[in-house]
Parts: sequence; structure tokens; C-alpha cells
Amino acid sequence: MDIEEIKHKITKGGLKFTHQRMVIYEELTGSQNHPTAEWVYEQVREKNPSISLGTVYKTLDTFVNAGIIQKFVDNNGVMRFDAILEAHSHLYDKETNEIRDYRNKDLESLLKKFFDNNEIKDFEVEDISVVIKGRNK
Amino acid sequence: MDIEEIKHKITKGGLKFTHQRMVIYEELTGSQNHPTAEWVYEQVREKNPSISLGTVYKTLDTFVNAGIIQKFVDNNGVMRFDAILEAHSHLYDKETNEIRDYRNKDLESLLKKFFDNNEIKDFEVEDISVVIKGRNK
DNA sequence: ATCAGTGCAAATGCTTTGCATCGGT
DNA sequence: ACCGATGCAAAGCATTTGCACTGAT
Repeated sequence: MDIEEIKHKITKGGLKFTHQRMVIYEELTGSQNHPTAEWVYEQVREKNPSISLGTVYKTLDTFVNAGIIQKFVDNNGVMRFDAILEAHSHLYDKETNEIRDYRNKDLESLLKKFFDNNEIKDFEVEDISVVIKGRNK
Repeated sequence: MDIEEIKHKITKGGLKFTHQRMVIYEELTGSQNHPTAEWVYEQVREKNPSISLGTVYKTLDTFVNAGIIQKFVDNNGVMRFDAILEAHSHLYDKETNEIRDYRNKDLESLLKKFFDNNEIKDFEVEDISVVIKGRNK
């Protein structure tokens, strides 16, 4: 993804385009992990050593509120960020705490169909994901 | 659940039976919520005012390790505890942070069948649950 | 020039740890 | 009597907040 593309992603939500936001967003799309704020901070510091951890937190939060990225909480209660917006499920390794994406069109349509046909009383569904716990082998 | 039953639950895992463990376990089975450690602490203090928050945390952890209860993390990174051991899904209200159980045999067998038929490369599945985010209405 | 964004440090909230004392077996 | 369980306070860690300064528009 080039600079103009990133700039557009950020500014179309009405946000100012800053160097910090640029490098943070770049880092998020570049990684296949599900990085923590701390990890993003470490990476981004290599390109911009004066950035502060507080700014990383605020920026990630801003991106989440603007709908540019997603966040979720891992099994240890730590926030994870993800530039992939489409619904997808996660594999949690109980030993290493590694989190991998699991994407399967069949599963997604299966779930979509299920919840379309089974309305939940008093609840409006916005987002469905599957949490799969186990271990890498 | 009477005292003897609770005592058996606790001691069969090799744990000592103490007053604190008794009241904590009682509180967990009595509530239909998904209590936080803090909430359990408040409740239990009514029956045993000298109990400490640290003991509540340690006891809950002990129960989890003994397989007597389950724990998971809510969307704010706070630990939630649950005396129900069978797999079940949760409804997260984005506004109030309330968590409700969602149990549906059809969904459970659908998921079980799916993962029986779709082995995941390099990953051994132990536990599947669905996270449903949205809002109460 | 304005006002949102940033950096820094202090504060917060939940959870864990260390250690002396207590109590179940 | 032994050794795990408890109470208390301090420490730990991820995250948030307050505020003066900076920089994008």
C-alpha cells in the first residue's frame, strides 16, 4: 500500500493526516500478527524514535472509532489490533498465546444463515465471530 | 446445591475445603451473571466480611486450574467467571457491557459437525465458542 | 490562526505477588 | 505438626488521562 492510499484511508474519515498516523497504519497493514499496542510502539519507534506510547494508544483508539481498524481482547486481557475489517475467526494457542486468523467462507455463510434464521429475542446482532481455543501442532 | 455437594466438588480435585472456598463457589453457582472478581468479592463479604480481595482472586484461579469453573475475558479486558462448564456462546451488549448466555443445540451441533469435517492444518481444536456482539433491544 | 494531535508523566484499574499468620488435614 | 490457604499491602502491567506544546489545515 502506498502513501497516497494510506493518506486516503485516514483522511476520508475526517482525520488529520500526520506522520505518526501514517507509520502506525503502515505497521498494522504490514504485519500478519495481531499486534499489541506495545508491539506497534516498538516497530514504529524505529521509523520515528520520538513517538510516544500514549500517542500509539490514542491513535489506535482513533482508528477503531473511525472504523479503519478493529480491536479485540486476547485471553490475557490485552488489546489486539487488526487492519482486516471483514469478519473472521481466530485460533488461540493456549500454550504460546499466539493468535492466528481462521477464514473459511463455508463457516461464515453457515453462521450468517443460522443467525438470519434464528433471531435472538431482545438482541440485535451486529457482529459474529468464532473463538477457537486449542494448540498448534 | 447443599454444603456436602459443594464440599465434594471442591475436595475431589485435592483442594482443602475452607469457608472462603465454600462461599465463593456458592456465589458462583447462585448467580446467573458472569461475575467479575470484584463482584464476587462484594457478595462474599456479606457472608464473610474478613475475606480479602486477594483471596478471591487466588481462589477463583485455583478453581479454574482445578477445572471446577471457567474463566474468560470480556471486551474491556476484565476477567469473568462462570460455573457452567459446557461450551456455550455469549451475547455482548456493546453499550451496557452486559453478557448473556446464548445456548442453542442446533448451533452447537452445527459447529461441531463443521469442525469435525474441516480439520484445521497444524491446529488441534479443544474448545469452540461464538462471540456475538450487538445490543439489547 | 485555529484546533486537533502529540509527548510526557502521572494516575487508574485490574490482577498478581510476597510474606507473615492461620487453620484443615 | 505440617503445609497449603488466607489477609494484607505493595508491586506490576496495560491502559487512560491531563495538560502544555506542536503542527496540519
